[in-house]
Amino acid sequence: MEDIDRQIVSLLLNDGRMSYTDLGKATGLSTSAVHQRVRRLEERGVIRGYAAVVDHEALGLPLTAFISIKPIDPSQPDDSPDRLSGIAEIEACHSVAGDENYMLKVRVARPSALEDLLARIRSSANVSTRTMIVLSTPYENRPTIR
Amino acid sequence: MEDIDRQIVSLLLNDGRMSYTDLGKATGLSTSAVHQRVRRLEERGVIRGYAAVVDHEALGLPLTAFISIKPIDPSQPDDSPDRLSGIAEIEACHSVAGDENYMLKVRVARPSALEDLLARIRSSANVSTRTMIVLSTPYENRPTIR
DNA sequence: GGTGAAAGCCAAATGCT
DNA sequence: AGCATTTGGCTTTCACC
Repeated sequence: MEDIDRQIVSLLLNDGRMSYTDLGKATGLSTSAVHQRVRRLEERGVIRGYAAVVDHEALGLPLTAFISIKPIDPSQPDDSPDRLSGIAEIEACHSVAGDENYMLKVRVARPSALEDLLARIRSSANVSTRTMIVLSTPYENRPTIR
Repeated sequence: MEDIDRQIVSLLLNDGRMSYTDLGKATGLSTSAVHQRVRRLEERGVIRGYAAVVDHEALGLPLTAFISIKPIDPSQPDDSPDRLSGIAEIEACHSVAGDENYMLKVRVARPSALEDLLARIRSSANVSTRTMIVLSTPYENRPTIR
């Protein structure tokens, strides 16, 4: 991928609503050239979409936690992601190498909601859980591009 | 926060570039009413901004890992987030409860870049590290709103 | 791939309810 | 708080390079 595409992606990571006009000014291209490049980046799947960045505390979900899970019966086929995908509190599910199989990131309103969530996770995926409660978040979703 | 604000936030989580006109159609409000609400949500910090959602593989950073860290000398003041904030590979830093102090999420190009990154993290923050390498990501950044 | 112009559409501000 | 209106800017397309 070209350097100018990286620049466009970087700018859109910082401001997903930046106009093509401003992207053009920042990159030294014409509005239509930038537009075309962004469209291609979207078509190729480099840019998957755009999302608002929200304050989860303000939305009533102040409690974040990481939950790593491990099947209780490792001989069974592991379809945990499918089994857990219906649980709205789970923001992310990563398959990981190591002692545990998956790392989940969840957001809930209260400790009691976390307790309830853990019970649902354990029963629907037949897994044991290990939970790390997030106390504060110095930074998150920083644009990782170089 | 009102229900209609939640609806707006939810729509913008799924498409951060949605126009005020379309937000108005979706919520049953006029364009200007939606615009006003979005502006207030931004002012109150409920909406922190907007960002492109990118495919990190396509950007040349296919390797994701979670690194939990613990100070080697717990008697020293713990300013790990500050010390690590200059490291571009670190996408997120969460202070967590439990055996370790912080949970980092990092993205790199290659295993050797992870090795290099771990060395930099250990030396700049004087911490021990525990790394969970992400094998695949069934889902990530799902809109956590209800 | 890039440019520039033309069209329609949208954002942003204002004033009214 | 919401709506209608307006102006200026932006998006989008297209013909051309």
